[in-house]
Amino acid sequence: MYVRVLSQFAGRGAEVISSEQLGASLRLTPAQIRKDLSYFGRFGRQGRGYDVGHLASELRTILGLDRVWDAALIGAGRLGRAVAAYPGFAPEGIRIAAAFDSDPDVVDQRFGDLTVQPLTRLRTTIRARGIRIGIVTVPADHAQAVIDTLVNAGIRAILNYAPITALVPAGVRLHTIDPVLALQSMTYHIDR
Amino acid sequence: MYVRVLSQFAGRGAEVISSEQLGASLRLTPAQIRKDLSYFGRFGRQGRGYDVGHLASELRTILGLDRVWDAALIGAGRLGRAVAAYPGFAPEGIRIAAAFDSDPDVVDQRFGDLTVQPLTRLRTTIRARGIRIGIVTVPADHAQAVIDTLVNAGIRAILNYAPITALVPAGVRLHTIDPVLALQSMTYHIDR
DNA sequence: TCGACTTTGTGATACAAGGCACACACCATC
DNA sequence: GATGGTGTGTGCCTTGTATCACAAAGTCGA
Repeated sequence: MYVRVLSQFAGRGAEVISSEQLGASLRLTPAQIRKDLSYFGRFGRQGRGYDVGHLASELRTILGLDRVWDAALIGAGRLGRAVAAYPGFAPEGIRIAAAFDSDPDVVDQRFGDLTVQPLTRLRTTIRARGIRIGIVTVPADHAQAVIDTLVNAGIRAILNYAPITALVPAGVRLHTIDPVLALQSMTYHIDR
Repeated sequence: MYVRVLSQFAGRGAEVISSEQLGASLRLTPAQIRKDLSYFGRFGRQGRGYDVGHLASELRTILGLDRVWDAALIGAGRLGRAVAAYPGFAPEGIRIAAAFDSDPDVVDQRFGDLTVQPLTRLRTTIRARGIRIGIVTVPADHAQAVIDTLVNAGIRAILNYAPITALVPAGVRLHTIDPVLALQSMTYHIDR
């Protein structure tokens, strides 16, 4: 979020930004901004603020956004194709480097500039290419099994689109995208 | 999440569930489970546990999951169509009741069983139909303006797919789905 | 009917994170 | 070169939340 806001300010020609301005853009207090940044270093100049370009570049390095990350996509159905077609990944350094599906009818089909591989090839491909990110777009009833397979193959971070409370061992990161859950937890706060 | 897990257990024929079992399924401590539930009432029986069916039904009522919620979708492009085609909303009581786009070429096109309306009709339609949920699938550079329009029209909860840190006034709920941000915050924890 | 066992609901405790406030550093201007 | 103004970095305090631990309530088999 910091990097994103800094890019916006840079685009508008700003050279310096204060914790107050950053806070306003991120809905955080200035104190929170300064504390967050101070965990990683001393980037500001007192009486002036933070250099927009320098801070953005430092944060990119710290967060590992200065390289390309390969990801494996599992589930080449409707959702998988929609996710793969999303044009927002590539510019941010995320490359879908392999696609898998369990359905023999889908295997070997073209998938963007990839070919869908059978799930049996998952482990070998991931190991060989050093892939550490998995994107899960299979139906809910297969998701936990696929996630277990990914963990077993050495995947370290999983983006899960299946509407389940998936379980992963410590050391593996998991983020579940669940629009229904998001809407349902918001509706509770709307008075009926 | 609770309702989802309870449905799973009910499907397997369980009639009673303990805070320990619930905790194992949700990766929460048993104490957390009991405290969460105790905020809304006393649903358990000591020495036995919680009645699966009864608890699920109580939670559904409390959370407002026992009715259908109408939502307006703004942005009828590629992403908007993918979201609208997602088959997971309807079974959970979320109905996309109107679709809008600013592009005159897209307006009046069929959109599932809806017709795309111009953005100028947003306020009137939302007011007339009492819609309080908005789903934003427009490009990042228009998202904040669309969100402002929604808020102004009386929308109370917004599901935003645009990769921005959107700002909404207090009292309006906002949830941003941002796969890139999710992946980037996970990659930080992967040692390079 | 009894008694060992199970599991809840909740007061007390521990912990993590956010915000406040100020010393200190730096800038700009005269 | 001094001086007023601005904004950072950080110690300390407050707040919110998770966990612990146990009395009370209820279960179930003999």
